[in-house]
Amino acid sequence: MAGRTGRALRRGDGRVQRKGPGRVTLHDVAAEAGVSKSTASRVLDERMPRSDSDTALRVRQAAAALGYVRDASAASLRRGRTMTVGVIVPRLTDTVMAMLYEELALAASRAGMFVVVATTGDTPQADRAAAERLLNRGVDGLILATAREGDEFPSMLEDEGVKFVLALRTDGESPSSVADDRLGGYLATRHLLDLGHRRIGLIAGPAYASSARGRVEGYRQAMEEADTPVDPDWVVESSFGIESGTEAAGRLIGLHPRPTAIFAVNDNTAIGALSALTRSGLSVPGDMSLVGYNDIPIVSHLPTPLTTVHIPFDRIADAAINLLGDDFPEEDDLMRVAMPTLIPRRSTAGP
Amino acid sequence: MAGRTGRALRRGDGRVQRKGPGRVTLHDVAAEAGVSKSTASRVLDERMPRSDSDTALRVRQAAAALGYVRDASAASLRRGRTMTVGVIVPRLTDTVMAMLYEELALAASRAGMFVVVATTGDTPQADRAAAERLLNRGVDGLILATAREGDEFPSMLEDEGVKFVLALRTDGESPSSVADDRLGGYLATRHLLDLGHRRIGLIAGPAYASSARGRVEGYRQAMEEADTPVDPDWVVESSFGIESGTEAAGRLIGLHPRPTAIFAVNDNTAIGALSALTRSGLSVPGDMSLVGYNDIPIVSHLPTPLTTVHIPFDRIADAAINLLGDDFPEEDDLMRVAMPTLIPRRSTAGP
DNA sequence: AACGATTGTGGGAACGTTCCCATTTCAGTC
DNA sequence: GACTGAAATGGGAACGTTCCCACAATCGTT
Repeated sequence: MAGRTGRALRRGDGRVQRKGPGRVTLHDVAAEAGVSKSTASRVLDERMPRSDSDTALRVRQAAAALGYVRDASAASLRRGRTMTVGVIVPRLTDTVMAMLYEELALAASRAGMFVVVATTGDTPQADRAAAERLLNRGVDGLILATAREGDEFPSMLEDEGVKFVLALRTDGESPSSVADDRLGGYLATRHLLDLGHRRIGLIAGPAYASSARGRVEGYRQAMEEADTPVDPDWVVESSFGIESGTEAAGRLIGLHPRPTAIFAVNDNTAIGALSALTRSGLSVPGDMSLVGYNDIPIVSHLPTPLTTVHIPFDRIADAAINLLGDDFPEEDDLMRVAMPTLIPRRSTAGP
Repeated sequence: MAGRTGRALRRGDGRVQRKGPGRVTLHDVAAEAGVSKSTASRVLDERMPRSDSDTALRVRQAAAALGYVRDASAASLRRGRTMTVGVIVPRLTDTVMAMLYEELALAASRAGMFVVVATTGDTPQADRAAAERLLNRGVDGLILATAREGDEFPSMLEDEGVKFVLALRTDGESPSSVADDRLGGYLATRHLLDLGHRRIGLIAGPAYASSARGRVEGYRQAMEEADTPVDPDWVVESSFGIESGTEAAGRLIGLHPRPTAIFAVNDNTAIGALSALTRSGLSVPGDMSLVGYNDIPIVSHLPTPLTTVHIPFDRIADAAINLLGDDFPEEDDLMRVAMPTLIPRRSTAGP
């Protein structure tokens, strides 16, 4: 049997064609190992417990010798699943989303899966089109970081029988992997309160995102605990973008009396706020303390490193992938919540 | 024939199964339209010129009515190509790479393709593993933004018969889509010279990247044209990271006489430099002018908006996709070069 | 009217895998 | 050594497409 050293067309340098007629197929491996393709297929099936029988060894060795790699399309066609997960995020140029995506890629890889991403530009209905593209491409499930309050898209997916998990933002019903935004908001606000601040402005983010709403709740809770009534003017709605932070901070700066600290819904708006403050001639933390959220890499390298709330994106990613893989989740266990941590830096001090 | 309205198991609400036994297949469409599956396949083949014949119309209508979507795995298996392109970037949390990727996704979509991304963390040999993963996944070609001077990986790919294009960075030999870094470096430096600066520091980036080297050349060319000898101390090597910019700027600040302006190889290092400057109590542009490179969104929103060089990532992405799709490129036309533009903002002024 | 050239059609064999099912092999027991 | 049940094996039919080929229909030309 050893005489028939693979009919695969090996190139002069010993390398093997990846595509086309010379491709090494399971059939070649089986022939080389002297077994049927059924057996070869079974041995090479990564989902089975790994056997160390004589045949298994021979097959694996033959596969390695010939440089066999399974044809993903053929396997997917037969299996009915692609082992691929689609990820939908507003935009990758938002570092938070890039971080989430990189961790999702890692987590998926650990679970023997693969992720592909599509962006929506945060346009309200664009997630439909993105999901469509991904689904047509054959993904087994979806991870959405684009959930909006009151949006019926998740239930539409549910109806269509599409497996999906919400990440970072939740609708309170669908399977979700999020961070404890309420706690994060609480920690940030509590930190400012502990430093002695009482007039604390809030750049609140958009109401459509549960993440933003949670942080606002945490803020209110901390303020209430400290018996500090919240002046409605202190809470300014915004988007997640830098400019929006600048604008919101401008609003807060104009108040009389002016707040002595600002908690921004994310690092982007905090950076925007920083611009507004600097342009108004206010120093951080001298004239105004500032807390961000997410701990994106840049904020620790700013002239004044930013106090912020760190989010364990790796945990969130792991949980999201697991939730997606879980075929029969417990009805009461489809919400995974990761814990945020406050990272004090130079942008906060006493008033 | 019209009586046989699809054996596809339609759900009560009129929706159609995406997977499993109830799936609408080409066979169903053919039956519904009263033609053979060969004909249906031809009509629905997006690569053919679109016909408006009677049958074509009937087939398309049947497909729409049944909610048919082609099974990507089956098509890929038979066609031998997946219409998918793999993109390899150092990291997506680098906004430059995120921008490139988003534009690549757009350009690919325009060409009827799909992109998937893998990251290397800029680890020297990690691109091998990333390429392997992508290739095993069945991508038709690769776009690499990780090229390193003197690396033999491109020629290895060439040997293996893998189609690929380098983006942003080139090795001078392989098909590449880049921006004119020399020109960009020239424009930035010339801008500073025109403002009256003579002692111009350079945060040079890593020598392994052609992009960085090109910008350095542009710098030297501009300086030479202005009859301004370059003090070797003015040129500080760095990485592309923020911290590295801080460190390099620290070096430049310590010089006697101190440069009056700094040109940083990218916006990240410019932001790092900004930190160093601010911490040293130097104002921008009062005490020191600063120019970045790439025009990532954040730099226009900094307290002092950064003068930078804008790169048309959309053009670069288009060219990369086209280059990859071009099966028989002219030997002398495998290098596409996009033009950068200087964007003057507040971070530069006379010395 | 006859001819070749062009266009459109359907049958059926691939593509490379997985998985059902029938068969063989093997270890263990009486 | 015959008998059982479990475990391992191979044959072959899928999976849903595309594409080759043979044939039919249509066209324009002489």
